[in-house]
Amino acid sequence: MGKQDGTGRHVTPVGVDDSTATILHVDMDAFFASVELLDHPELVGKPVIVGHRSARSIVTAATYEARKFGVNSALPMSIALRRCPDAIVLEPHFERYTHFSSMVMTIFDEVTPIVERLGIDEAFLDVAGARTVFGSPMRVAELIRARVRAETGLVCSVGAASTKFVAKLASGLSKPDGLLVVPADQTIALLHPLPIAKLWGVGGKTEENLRGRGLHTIGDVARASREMLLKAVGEAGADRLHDLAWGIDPRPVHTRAEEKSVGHELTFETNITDPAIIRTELLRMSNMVAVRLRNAQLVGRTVVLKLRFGDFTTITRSRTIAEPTDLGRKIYEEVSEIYEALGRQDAPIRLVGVRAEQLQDAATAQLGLWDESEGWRDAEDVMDAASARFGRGAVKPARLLGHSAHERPRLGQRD
DNA sequence: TCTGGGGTCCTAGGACCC
DNA sequence: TCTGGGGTCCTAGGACCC
Repeated sequence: MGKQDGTGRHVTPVGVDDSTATILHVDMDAFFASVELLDHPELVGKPVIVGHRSARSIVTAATYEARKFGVNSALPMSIALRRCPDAIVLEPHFERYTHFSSMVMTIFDEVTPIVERLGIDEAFLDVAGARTVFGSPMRVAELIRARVRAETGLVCSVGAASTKFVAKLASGLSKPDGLLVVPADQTIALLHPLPIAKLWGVGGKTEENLRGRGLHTIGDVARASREMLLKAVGEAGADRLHDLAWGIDPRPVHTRAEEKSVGHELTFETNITDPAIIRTELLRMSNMVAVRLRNAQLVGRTVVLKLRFGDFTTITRSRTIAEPTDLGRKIYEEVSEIYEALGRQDAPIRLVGVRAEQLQDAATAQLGLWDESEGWRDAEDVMDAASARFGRGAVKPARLLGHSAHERPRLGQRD
């Protein structure tokens, strides 16, 4: 386990047994800000903030020099500039970040086929099978760090452990530019003294809640009664927190998660009271959602309208439709009807959003092969649907249904 | 100090069915 | 003729994560 070095971060002592630490968590350091510095080398070593300079914007990323002033991601820009008036503010360039993200993800893919992306700048890697080719987990981690630095000019930190949660924790503790290996038998000793906020899923509200019940460290959570945790965070949360506090995290590294919803939202520069502007924005977003659905060959069955009013209260209203859709016109029809039915056209609106949920594979939904409640339809129904669409006799059952169960469209594989 | 935009997961209540 | 229990679906809101 880690000892602290001169800067307070944890480092891996030489000779640690890394044989059980086969899950790596790789996290780019100050990713967006670091990419910007590649394009502005003269700013290296200065407090740099990435984000828009507008009134309601927030900090997207900050260099470590800016973080010394208490400037972190998601901080309102107005506060950030008050805390660090000399900060240099750069506009974000998401295409650049996507480009560098692909480069580092490719490096990961070349080390192991079992890579789980988490957003744009993080990934879990299962490197148990990489041993014979690349060596022990620590060797693999060092290789990745060297390659990322050499091929992109960016710096990352790596945590290695026997579970995802501890690996992610370890990468965070080792930042910046660090590597921390946590052998399975040292997990509890690392975990229990740490504050509860380090537990995955404990944010500001839950932290307050647990502290109010006298729980301050992960060890406190580990020793807490189930009844107390149940009251504090509900059934699912109680089990999860208790397990995590004992280093138990059975989630495997899985390569690809299916998208469950797609949406867009926009915060206006100033609150809007003109319903015509709201409708225009709803139409634009409906189309954006529809384009993404079509590109992914998905259709949505539930349409959600989101509004945030001037006082920051936020509501969502949803409607499930009979025919799943990928059409902007249809999505707009639904959200605008919901909007009109609300009867709050006079209220100042800060944010509008449109989302499609209950996504299904477009091809199967179109033929009606799959039904959420019925499951896969039988052959007769399938033939009826196919005949209606392609003409009688045009489609043979064997071709329509695919070759075997595992080749069925992906919705059938959900569990 | 005043809160982005992309998401996921969980809870809880009511409708409805058996 | 007064009411059980399980299961699923739908909706709304909230917490959390990157």
